[in-house]
Amino acid sequence: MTDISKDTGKDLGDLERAVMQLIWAQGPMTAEAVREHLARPLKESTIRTVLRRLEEKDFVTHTVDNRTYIYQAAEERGQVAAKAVKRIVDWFCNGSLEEVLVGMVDSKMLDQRQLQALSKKIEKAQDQRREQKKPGEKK
Amino acid sequence: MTDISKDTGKDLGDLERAVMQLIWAQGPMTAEAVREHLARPLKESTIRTVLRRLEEKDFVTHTVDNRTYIYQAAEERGQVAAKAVKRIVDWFCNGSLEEVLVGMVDSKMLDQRQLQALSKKIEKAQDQRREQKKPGEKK
DNA sequence: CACATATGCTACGAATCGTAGCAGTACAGA
DNA sequence: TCTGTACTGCTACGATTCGTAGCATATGTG
Repeated sequence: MTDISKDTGKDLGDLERAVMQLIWAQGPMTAEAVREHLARPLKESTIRTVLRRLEEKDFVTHTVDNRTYIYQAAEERGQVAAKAVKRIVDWFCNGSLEEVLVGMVDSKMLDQRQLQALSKKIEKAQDQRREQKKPGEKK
Repeated sequence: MTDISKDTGKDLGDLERAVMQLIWAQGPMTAEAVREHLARPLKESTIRTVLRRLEEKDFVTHTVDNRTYIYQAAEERGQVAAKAVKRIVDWFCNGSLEEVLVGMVDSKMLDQRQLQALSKKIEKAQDQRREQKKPGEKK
């Protein structure tokens, strides 16, 4: 069961998520660098285990630089979040993102003002993508 | 850690989610009814345990009808999904729903057409809420 | 060759979840 | 009143995930 999670990404624990945030924020980094930037004092081996698991889950990849692993995010933060959101939307609302957004308004997580700004930005993003798609006449 | 989850809702397992889908679809139901509607053949006690856990997690509530528990969803599906989505958005994107939506477009989970329809529906939902808010002159 | 550095492998305890057994309680009928 | 039947409450157990970490191993350097 839950084969869907195979496609849309697995869940992350708190530490795993914290590490991902770091990598997304700082860019490629070594295990040591991750450890130094984390709030909690953790052993190297702990960090390594987490990084290895993150790699197994395809959240990061690594390159080797002079015997040292350098980890980097496999996907951008927005993409990962998007996948996670899609999974939720699929599971709970049969893929109706609209239902979710309306739900957010209903439960006051999002107010009309924000929604309006959002839909405008969406359109703008849309336009950008359109230009990007057919750079035929512009510029 | 993860105190945020206290606010934004816990995760559900596959069975738990399946049961919630059922209840959302069918309305209030007894444990027996849930069992009959599920695909897998499960023991009554299994269903009961799941329902009890769902109640602990505040996903359902129950009323007693002539010695029989009747379970019903504590929140609408859209609301629950919205909370789950908000949690993701907060965790990964510092609350920027926009970043997530753009990510969905980028990773082609959502295309321009859908996005456009979505923003229109959002506006419509907005209007509906506005009427609902100030039912001053309408009707 | 020994040391320092960095990695690979293994483990363990807590929490969650699917799954279920079993005991207790209360109404219905003999 | 006694007993069966229908429900519920409590407890448990194995698998999986995750945080946390120890320990063995390999390799470049002096």
